[in-house]
Amino acid sequence: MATVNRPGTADGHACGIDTAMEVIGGRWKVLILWALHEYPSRRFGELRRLLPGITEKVLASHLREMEADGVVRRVSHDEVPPRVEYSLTEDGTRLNDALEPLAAWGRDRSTGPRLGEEPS
Amino acid sequence: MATVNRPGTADGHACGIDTAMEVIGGRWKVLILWALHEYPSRRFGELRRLLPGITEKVLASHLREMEADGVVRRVSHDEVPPRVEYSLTEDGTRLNDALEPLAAWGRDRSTGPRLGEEPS
DNA sequence: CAGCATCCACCCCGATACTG
DNA sequence: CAGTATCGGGGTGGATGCTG
Repeated sequence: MATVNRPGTADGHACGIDTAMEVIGGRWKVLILWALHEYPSRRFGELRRLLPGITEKVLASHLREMEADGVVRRVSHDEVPPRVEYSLTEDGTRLNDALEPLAAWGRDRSTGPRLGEEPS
Repeated sequence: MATVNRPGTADGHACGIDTAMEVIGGRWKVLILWALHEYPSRRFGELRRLLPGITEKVLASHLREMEADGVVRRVSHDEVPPRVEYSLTEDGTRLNDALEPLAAWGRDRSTGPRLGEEPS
C-alpha cells in the first residue's frame, strides 16, 4: 500500500502495470484471487485449506491488504462462532480476468516447449 | 529461477499464473519488458538511462535472469569498445502482450474512481 | 472459528567501488 | 562501455503461541 517509490520509465509513462503489480505483489495474492474466483464467498478456514502452505498470519494480512485495495470484500456475520466471508469485488473480478492472459502465457510455456526461441 | 517451492491451490491446478509471476517477479522486470518493447534492441547504458533509479547491478542481474527465462535475448558484438544489445524474444513479446490487460486495469483504477465498489 | 502478537530468517534490492 | 565484487539494510513472509 501507500504507493511507495515506484520505478518509472524515463518518458514518465509508467503504463499502469506497476499499479497492478503493487496490488498483486505478494507471495499469495494471485492465488487468493484465483481461489475466490473459482470458489466465491469463502470463509477464512476454507481459504486456508484452499492454499496449502499459507500461514494464518500471511493469509490474514494479504486479505486485509487486498480489502484495502478494493479487490476483496469482507463480510462479517456476527454470530458465535464467528463467521466471515470473503469474496471478490467487481474490481477484483476484473483484475482476475486481466490476469488470465498471463496465466495462459504461463501454461503455454509449461506445456509446449520453446518454439524456436533459442538462438544459435 | 529453478522453480523453488511455488505455492499452489488445493486442487493442484496452479493455473500458470505463478509461472508468469516468477518471470516478472522482480522490482524492475516489467519495466524492462516494457522498455524493450517500446525501444527494441537497446544497449546496456541506454536501458539504464531508460530506467531512472535502477542500479547497474540490479539491471545486470535482472537481464541475466530474464535471458535465462527466455524472454530477453542478448547479442554481444565483440568490438572495442564493447557493445551489447538486448531485445525481446518472441516469448518475451508475448509476455509483454499478456501484460497489457493488467496495465489497462491499472490505468482504469488510476483515472476512474471506484465504481460503486464500496459496500454498505 | 477467525484472527492477532512476536520473533526471526531470508532474500531482494540498493550503494559503492573496481575491472576487462 | 559493460559489466562484476562486496557489503549492508529493509521488508516480506514463515513459525509459534495466544485471544475474543
